[in-house]
Amino acid sequence: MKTRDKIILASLELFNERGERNVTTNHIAAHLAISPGNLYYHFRNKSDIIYEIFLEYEKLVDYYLQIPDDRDLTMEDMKFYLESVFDGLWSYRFFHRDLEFLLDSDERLRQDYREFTNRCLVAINRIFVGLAGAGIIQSPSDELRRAMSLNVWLVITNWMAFLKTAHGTEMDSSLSITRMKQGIYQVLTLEIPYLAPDFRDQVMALREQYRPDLPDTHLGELP
Amino acid sequence: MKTRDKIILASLELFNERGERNVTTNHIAAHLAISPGNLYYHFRNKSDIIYEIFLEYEKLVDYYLQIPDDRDLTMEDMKFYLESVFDGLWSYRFFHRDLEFLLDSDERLRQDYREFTNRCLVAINRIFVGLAGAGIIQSPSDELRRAMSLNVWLVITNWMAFLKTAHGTEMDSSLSITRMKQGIYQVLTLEIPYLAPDFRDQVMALREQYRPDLPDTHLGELP
DNA sequence: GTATTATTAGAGTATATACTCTAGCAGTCA
DNA sequence: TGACTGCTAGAGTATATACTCTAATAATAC
Repeated sequence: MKTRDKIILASLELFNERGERNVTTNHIAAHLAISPGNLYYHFRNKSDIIYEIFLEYEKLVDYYLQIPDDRDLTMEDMKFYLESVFDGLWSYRFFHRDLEFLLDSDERLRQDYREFTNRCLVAINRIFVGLAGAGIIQSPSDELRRAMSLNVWLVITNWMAFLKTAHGTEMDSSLSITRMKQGIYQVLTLEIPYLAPDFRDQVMALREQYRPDLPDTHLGELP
Repeated sequence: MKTRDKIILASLELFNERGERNVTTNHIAAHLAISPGNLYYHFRNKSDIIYEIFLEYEKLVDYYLQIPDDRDLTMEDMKFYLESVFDGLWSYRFFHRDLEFLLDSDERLRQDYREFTNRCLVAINRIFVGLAGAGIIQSPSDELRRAMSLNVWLVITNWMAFLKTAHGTEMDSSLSITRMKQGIYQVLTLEIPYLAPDFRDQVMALREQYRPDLPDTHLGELP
């Protein structure tokens, strides 16, 4: 593998593991057993590495979020989109953690990320349109669909942070791809009231697959 | 005002303005025209300052989120809770920005924040119970109510980050308390399907007050 | 083989950052 | 007045971090 690619890969690994803020270029070089000079031969600076990683992330999500407009969507489609999105978020989980700082430090990334967000929102909207077309959900008004899509986006992009902050120090157990996918449970919760009667049971069954297994440590003492 | 309080206040200001990561203890001291030594006389380290700020934040939110259990809730209550929560988020907006790092750096804060989150989730749950009791929303199952409350929390705590990242470089215009409160629009969107017919119009009218004024730059090209 | 280019090592640097240390000052209390 | 305590200044430090520079080595072209 080319050194350049190794740098990107190692950086992603370290960033995900320890957070971008805690990973220096020297760490990355040391981890790969190469010299700092070598690293800086391939990348002008740390931001450039991050930007390259973002491009990969973007490509991945854009690839998975191609919504067909020549046909309606199926339950399988919906499941695929949800799984893919959470897979992507998992693989590049460092990214949303320090998002604001990253965007502040790199104007190019800021622009690209903004457009990326918009494309994602459009895709979510299209998914709702496709699901409505298939009779899986009732067709909401344009305005409601937009607000709903935005809520889906907010839930998805905040799920990771919630897991990391709301659960105990037992980081190991709480941070797994399985835990991550329980975000799907939350997203499907948003859809419940809009489900068409014919599909309600199916969607609820799908949702059930992602129900958190834990004895819900939080919310112990409810009224 | 005591120096100690001045330090807390100035820190909060600077943190909100530039982000915790971009504000050093030396900056804070310089901003107050005091010496670093003076600052460190009052606080052992930077984390201690942040922790003190958190305690204030916590106190504020806990104060506003006291949910009466001897009566049902009114529309005014709901509006009050929403406004208060977003006010709090605005006043301490630096906090959620670097949350994960802050919790990683301070075990005490990690613990406290986890309990804080749980209290907030319990409060949101109680609000839903109160609203259902008043006949404003239909009473959902325990399980659904919990999942809904969590979604409300996710939307609320991610709204700021969304504003900051999804909008253009025109930070000034996009980041205002007004903008912030448009998050209420998103939260009320979550409630729509559960509204009791008698209150539907009222809640929708309230929601309308927070509708984003802008020509929705994002989501321009929808199907 | 030789010239040229791409890659790498590794020492080094400028700056920043969190924090320390000593000494002086100011208010208070006897 | 004098001692004591709390507060403050400001120089200073150890460490980290992003990044540079030069020289050497490997790969490739001719």
